Amino acid sequence: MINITLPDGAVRQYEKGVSPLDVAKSISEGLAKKVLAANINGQVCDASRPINEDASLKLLTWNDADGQMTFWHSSAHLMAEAVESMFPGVKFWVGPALENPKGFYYDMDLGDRKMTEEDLAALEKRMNELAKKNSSYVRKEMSKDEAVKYFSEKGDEYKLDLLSNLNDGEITFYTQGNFTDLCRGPHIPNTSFIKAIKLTSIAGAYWKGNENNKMLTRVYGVTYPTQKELDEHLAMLEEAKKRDHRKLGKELGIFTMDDDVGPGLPLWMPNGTIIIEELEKLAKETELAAGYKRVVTPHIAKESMYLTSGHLPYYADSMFPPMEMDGEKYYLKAMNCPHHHKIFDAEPRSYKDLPYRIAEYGTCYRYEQSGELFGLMRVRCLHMNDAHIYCTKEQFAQEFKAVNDMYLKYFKIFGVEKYVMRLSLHDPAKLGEKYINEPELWLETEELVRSVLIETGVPYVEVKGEGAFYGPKIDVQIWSAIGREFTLATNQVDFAQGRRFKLSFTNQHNQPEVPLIIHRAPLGTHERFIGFLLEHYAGKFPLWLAPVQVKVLPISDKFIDYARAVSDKLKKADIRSEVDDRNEKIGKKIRDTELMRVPYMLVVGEKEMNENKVAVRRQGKGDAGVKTIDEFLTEAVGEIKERSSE
RNA sequence: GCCGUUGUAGCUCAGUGGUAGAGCACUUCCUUGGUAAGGAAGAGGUCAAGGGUUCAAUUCCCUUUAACGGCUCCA
Repeated sequence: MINITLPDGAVRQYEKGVSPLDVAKSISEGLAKKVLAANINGQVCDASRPINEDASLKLLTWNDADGQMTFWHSSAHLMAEAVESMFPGVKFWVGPALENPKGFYYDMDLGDRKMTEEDLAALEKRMNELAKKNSSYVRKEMSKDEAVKYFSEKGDEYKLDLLSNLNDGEITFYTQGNFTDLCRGPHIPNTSFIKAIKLTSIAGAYWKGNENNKMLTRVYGVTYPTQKELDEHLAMLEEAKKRDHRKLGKELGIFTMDDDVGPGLPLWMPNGTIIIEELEKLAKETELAAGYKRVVTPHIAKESMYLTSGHLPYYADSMFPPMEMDGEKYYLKAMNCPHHHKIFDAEPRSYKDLPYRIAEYGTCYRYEQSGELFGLMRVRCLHMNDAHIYCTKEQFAQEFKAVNDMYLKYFKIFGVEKYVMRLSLHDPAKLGEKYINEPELWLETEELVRSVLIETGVPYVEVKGEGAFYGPKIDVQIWSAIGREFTLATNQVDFAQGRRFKLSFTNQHNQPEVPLIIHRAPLGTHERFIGFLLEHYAGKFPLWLAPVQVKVLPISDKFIDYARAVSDKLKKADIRSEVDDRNEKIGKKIRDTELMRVPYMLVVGEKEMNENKVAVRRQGKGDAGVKTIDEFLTEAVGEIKERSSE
């Protein structure tokens, strides 16, 4: 007999070789019907896997993330079976489950054949038929020789490639119905669990994610144990589309794109410009308080500067091509750093001048590949909340920490709760290629940054091969309300450019010394940050950011003059106010103003005019009662000043 | 850049081998209405651009371009 410990701490005794499914049955038949997989001693396995010694066991159902992942991975195999029946001879690469977006995909090589969107419907139908066959997922171990022989005969170079990284004892096959695949598992007991299927899209994907490799066909899908859950999932995706910053940006008059201007070059409309200006105001206040000085630099510079900085060899492809003038090549700047370094270098510096912090909302141009452009999130003209801090090694930790604190302050203002700081390190294998060839300096600065992160106690992860070419960086990963993850901001250490630009300050011993440089951009770029805010707030900007803060809605023409008087009074207090003087009924005016996400509506008619009052309505919350103009004004001014998020 | 899809009025979208339609928005008129759509009339389109097939192309074919879903890349 062996002891099985369940998550609640209960210990039950079973015969050796008992499976998690047996354990479930011994608890209740109902539970057994829901078990998708099991977690044995921390390892996710098939529910049919025999347990031969004392173990802790958690039965995994649809309510467990691991249960869902197993379900989706098994769905990928089901899809592969359907694909193989419709495209005989297809070769498969890998088919993992996905957490975000939910579901799974399978990469495959269809040879000369092509799969189209129409095939997806047929595939879904086939999958449904196959699922109903109630085929078990059967695990089989195989020796490496045997497996290599099997796939050599099949001529499957993809599976042979996978096998080359595996050893005897690690090789298992899974079969369900007519489909067999090399797979680590685990899988759900059988296909009948899969009741609702949606193949969402078809796309190309480079083999092993390398653009020099062949492009495989990738099919994405998602499955659920019930149709209801699938429908809910699809409805949620529809909801997410409504929050898409591209849709909201158009509806709210934030930005526009134009074919004649060019791809990736957003035009900021008046409403978007107000948000830009409010953000800059916030940045300027914050940076002034933190001891930064502001500078302004040109949008172009000569080639020689980018040779000095070392950017050209690394960046040339993502810079707009140079323009020639008087025998000189000029580039549009893709980053502000070199210009700022020149400002540092313009005057002799003493250690007494450090840290020297200069900031600018710098306009940069990057020739992003056409396929990478994405709304405001990836553009070719961007306005960066940039600053550079020149400091001594001794000052570094404190400066770096101060920058981190600034991030946290901003997150609080904007209500960003989900974020991770990603410590991006160099990849020793790519020194001299993607990274400046200074192995010791890399390790030294990486350790400096790591220790600051540990000291501040912010959540962070380390990732190799994501550093800037001149030093390690912290990328701030955030998630928009619709689950889109992206790098919002970056905070980088630079040990290379100081020397390249021959920057120096005179230290206490009257010796020249090269400063360390911190690059930072807590608010990222206007483009990406406003794109994020649109989705984050679903267009319902807090009062201080709202393009139109107050709309005064006269009940009829007779009250337009009063409405204008109210609006003028608000404007004098720097409140962005407008009057809806259209010949429309109040219901229509309210509806339109609600849809434009104007935070406050002031309804004025006979009663209000006679009493010098306004009937306040808060966007999304309805009637907020009648107030005197001054009462409302005081409250609104306070809310704006606080940058309150409500 | 690569794979795939799409491009019709300001917006959302129908439609057709014989030079186009709806709803909303817009303009004018009627209406002066109290918390999410009052009524009528009108105006608005080189059907993304270029080329080809055809008596005839917005429709079929090719190229280009842009957007979208991914891959790669990135703030």
